[in-house]
Amino acid sequence: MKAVELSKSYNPKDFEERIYAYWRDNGEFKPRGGKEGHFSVVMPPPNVTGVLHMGHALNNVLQDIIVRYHRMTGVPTLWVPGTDHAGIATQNVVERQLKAEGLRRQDLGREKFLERTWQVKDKHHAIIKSQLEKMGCSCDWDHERFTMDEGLSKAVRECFVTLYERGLIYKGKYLVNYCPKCGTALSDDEVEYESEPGKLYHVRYPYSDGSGYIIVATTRPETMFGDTAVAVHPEDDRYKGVVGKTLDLPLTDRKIRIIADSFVSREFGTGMVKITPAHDPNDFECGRRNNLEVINILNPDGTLNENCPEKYQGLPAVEARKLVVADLEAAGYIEKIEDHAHEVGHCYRCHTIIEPYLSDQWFVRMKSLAEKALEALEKSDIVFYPKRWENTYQRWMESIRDWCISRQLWWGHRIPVWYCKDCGKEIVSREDITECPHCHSHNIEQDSDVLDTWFSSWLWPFSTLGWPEDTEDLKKFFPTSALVSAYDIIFFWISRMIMSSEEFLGKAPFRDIVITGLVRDKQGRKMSKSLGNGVDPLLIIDQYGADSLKFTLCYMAAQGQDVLIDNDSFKMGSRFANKIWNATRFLLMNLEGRELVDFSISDLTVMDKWIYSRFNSAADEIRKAMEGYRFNDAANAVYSFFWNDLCDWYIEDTKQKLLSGSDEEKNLQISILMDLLEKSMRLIHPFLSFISEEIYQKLPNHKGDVIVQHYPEFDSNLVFAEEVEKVESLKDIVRSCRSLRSSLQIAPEKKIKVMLRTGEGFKAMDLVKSEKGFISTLAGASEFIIDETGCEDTQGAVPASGAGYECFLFVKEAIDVDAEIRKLSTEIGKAEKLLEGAEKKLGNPQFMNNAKAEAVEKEKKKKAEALEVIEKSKAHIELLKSI
RNA sequence: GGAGGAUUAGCUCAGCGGGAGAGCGCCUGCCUUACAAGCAGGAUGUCACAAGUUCAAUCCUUGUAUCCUCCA
Repeated sequence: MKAVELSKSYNPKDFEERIYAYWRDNGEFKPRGGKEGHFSVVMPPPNVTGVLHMGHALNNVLQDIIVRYHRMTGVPTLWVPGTDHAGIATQNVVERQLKAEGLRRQDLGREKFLERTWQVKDKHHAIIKSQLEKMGCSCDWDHERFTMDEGLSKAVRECFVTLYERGLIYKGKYLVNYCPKCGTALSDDEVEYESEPGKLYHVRYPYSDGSGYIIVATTRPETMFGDTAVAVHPEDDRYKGVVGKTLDLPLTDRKIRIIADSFVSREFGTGMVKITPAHDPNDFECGRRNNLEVINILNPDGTLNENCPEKYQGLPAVEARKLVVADLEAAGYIEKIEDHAHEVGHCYRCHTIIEPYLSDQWFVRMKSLAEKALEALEKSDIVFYPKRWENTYQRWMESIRDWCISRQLWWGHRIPVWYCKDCGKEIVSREDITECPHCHSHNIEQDSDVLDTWFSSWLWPFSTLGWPEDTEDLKKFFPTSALVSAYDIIFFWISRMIMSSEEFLGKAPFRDIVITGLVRDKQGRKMSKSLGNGVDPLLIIDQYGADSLKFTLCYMAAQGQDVLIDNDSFKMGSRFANKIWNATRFLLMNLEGRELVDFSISDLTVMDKWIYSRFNSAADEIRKAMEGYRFNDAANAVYSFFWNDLCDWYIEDTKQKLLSGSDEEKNLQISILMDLLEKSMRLIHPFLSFISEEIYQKLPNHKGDVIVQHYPEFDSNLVFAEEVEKVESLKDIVRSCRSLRSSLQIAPEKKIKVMLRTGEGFKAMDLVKSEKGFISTLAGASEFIIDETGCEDTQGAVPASGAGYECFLFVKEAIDVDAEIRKLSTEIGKAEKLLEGAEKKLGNPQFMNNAKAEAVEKEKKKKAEALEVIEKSKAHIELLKSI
C-alpha cells in the first residue's frame, strides 16, 4: 500500500468549502436514516436584517453538533433552516435608507415601500445563508422557510382567524407601549427599562373650596393635563377625611376628585398620587376600577394634543415638561423638586423613550393559552436544560398579560380584517375579500396594521413543516426534538411557541429546550457595534477555520452560562484541529509498504486494550454529555481522548514498532491504528465536522462519508479495566523518571541507567517488561533494569517513588543533593498531611459507622499509600546523603 | 421592590459531599525523523465572607458582601 500524503500543515481553506458543497450535493443533510423514530430541530430564524453575529454562531454551531450526532445514530434527522422578516427591525433598515435619500416611507407608498423591503430581505437572506454554509450547518436547505413566504402566511391567517373564532382575539382600547419614532405599539416585552436620572416634582393641587392644598409627587408633570383624580391609600391615616374632596387642577379649569385605592404606595412621595389613566399602566387599571374618565393628551407622534391647554399643544413631551414646570413654578404650584432616578422604558429597536399610549389595538387573550402551556411543563412534555429556567417560564406564564399583536407598520403580515364602509361590519377572513359578505358592498377596506413579528414565529415549529396542511413532514417530524435558543427570547418566542402549539396541535412543539448563554466579550459586556467589541464569526472562520470556531464555542458552552470570548480564544480549537491533522498525517505516512490486516481482540496488547478502553469511555462520556446537552463536557472528552490518550501515549508507543518491527508487526500495528483513526473521526465528526470528513475520506478503511457513519457507542467488549490500571502505572513510572531527570537537569540526549524496583502489589510487571523499550525511550534510559527482589545495589543512585515501585537513576554527574532532599522533604510533608487526615477519619468511630464502605476503603488505601511514600522518601533521603 | 445567576490558579472558566482541575498565560529544558499551532518538566489557589447541617463541606442550608441579568 502507498502512503497517503497530507499537506504539511492544517489549512481549513483547502477543503471546508469543497466539503460543504459535497455534502449538500450528495443530499447528506436530508433526513435518510433507517432507524425508527425521528430527530428534528427547527433553527431559530435569524432576522433578515444585518448579518449573523457570534451569538448566532453559538446557537447554530450547537444545533449542528446535536443534529450531526443524532444523524449518526441512524434516525431520520431533519434540521429546518429559515429566516424571520423581523417587522420593525427590517422596516427601520429601509426607512434609514430612505432618510439618507431625503424620503419617508409615505413618499413611496405602501406598495413601493414593500418592494424595496423585499430587496433588502433578499440581500440579507443571501448573506445569512452563505454564513450558515460557511459555518458548516448541516441543515436541509430544501426545507428552508421564511416567515413571510406563502405557506407561512397561510399559517398566520389560519391562526388569526381560528383564534378570532374561538374568541381569543379582540380589538380594544388599551394603554399600549408606543414608540413615537417607530410609530407603532410594542408588546410589554419589547420595552427595555433603564434607570435614568430624573426629577421628582412635588406639585401643589389646591382644594376647590379654598381650604389649602395637597401635594402630589410626579416624575412626569406634563401628564397632569390627563389627570382625572388624585388617589391615596384607603388606610393612610394622614389622609382620612379628604377622600371625596375636589381639587382644582392647576393650569387648567378642570376639577378632579380625591379617591382611595390600595395600589397607592404610602411611602412614595407624599402618599398622594395623581391619576392619569391614559398615560400610565397602573393609573389605567386604577381608572378602570374607579370608573374614571380617560383623557388622552398625546398625538401619535408624541406631541401634546388638543386635550391640553392651547399653549402646550404640538410640543413634544419633554419640551412640554419644561414649560409646564416653569408655569407651575411661576404660579407658585411647585413645592419642591428633587433628584430621582427612575426606570424609563425604551424601544428595543430604536431606543426612543416609550410613551404609554391609548389606542385601538388587536389583542390575544392569553390566559387559556398559558394554562395549557403550564400543563405541558407540569406533565414534563417539555424539559428545560438547564432546569432552572423552568421557574422563569412558570412565573411568566402565571402572570401572563394579553398580547398586543397589532403593529402600525407596513412590513409584515397584514391583519386579515376588513371593514365595510357601508354596513359598518367587521369581517375576518382566511381569504382576501373584495366584497362585504353581509351587504355585498365593494366599499370595504382592510385593516392597515400588520401583525407583530412574533405572531408568525410563534408558529415556526409546525408552520415550517406545512401546517395548516396535514403534510407528511408534519406527521413525520412533529413534534420536534430539541430547540436551541439563548435565554433572552424565552418570553418573546419559546413560551409563545409552546402556547400556539398546544392550542393548535394539542401538544408541545418540542421536547428539549436547550437554553444557551449569551456571547460576551472578555469583560462580560454584550457585544455591540458601538462598543466595537464584537467578534465576527466570519473573520474567525477566515482566520482559523469553521471547525475551530465550532469546537471552541462548544468547549466553552457550559450549561447555559454566558460565553466570554475574544479573538484569541479560538486558537484553542485551531490548535486541536492542527493536532488532529498532524497525527493523521503521521499515521498515513506509515501506510507506505504496509498491508491492512484483520485482527481480533486476542491480537491486542495491553497498550492496545488500554487505548480501546479509553476510546470506549470517551464514547460513553460523550453520549451522556450529549443526552444532557452538556456540550463542554462532550468537547472535553473528545479533546482529552484524542490528544492526551491517543497522541501523547498510544501513538508515541507505536512509533518504535512502526520503525523497527517485523513486517507482520508493522502490518498489525498500522491496521489497529487505522481502525482507531477511523473510529476517532466518527467520534470527532459532530464537533469538528470538516476536518473529520476530509480525513475520513482519505483513510484506506473508510466506508463512505463520515457524516452518515454510525456514531461510536459504548461497547462492553472493549472494557479492559486491568489493562487500564497497568498502563496508568506505566505512565506513572515514566513521569517519575522524567520529573527526576528534569529536576536533575539532565540533558535529553544524555542517556542514563535506570532501575525499577517493584514491591508487592505491583500489577503491571508484564506490561513493564513488554514495554521496556518504550519506557527506556521516554525515560531516556541507556539501560533499564527491573529489580523484583529488591536486592540490587542502589548506591549512588537518585531515587523516586510511586505506588508499588521505586525508580533509581544512576547519575554520574554532580547533582544538587540538597535540592533533591528538599524535594523529598516536601513530599514527606504532603504525605504526612494526608496520613494525618486519613488516620483521623479511620480513628473516628462515627466515620467508621456512617461513611460508605467505599469511603472507608479509600481512606485505608490513602493511609497505606502515604505510609509507603513516607517510608520510601526517608530511605531515599538517606541514600542521597550517602552520595 | 421581586426573581435568577456569578464569586475556584495571573486571565477565561469547568467541577460539586470524601486526597483542588482544564485551556490560555508564566518559568525551565528540548527544532526527539506528525505537529515549535509541538514535546517534556515546573510554579501558582485560606475554592468571596460568616454561621449551620454532616463522621466529613469548594460542593448542601441560611445569612452577608460584591458583580451581572431578567421582571415590576
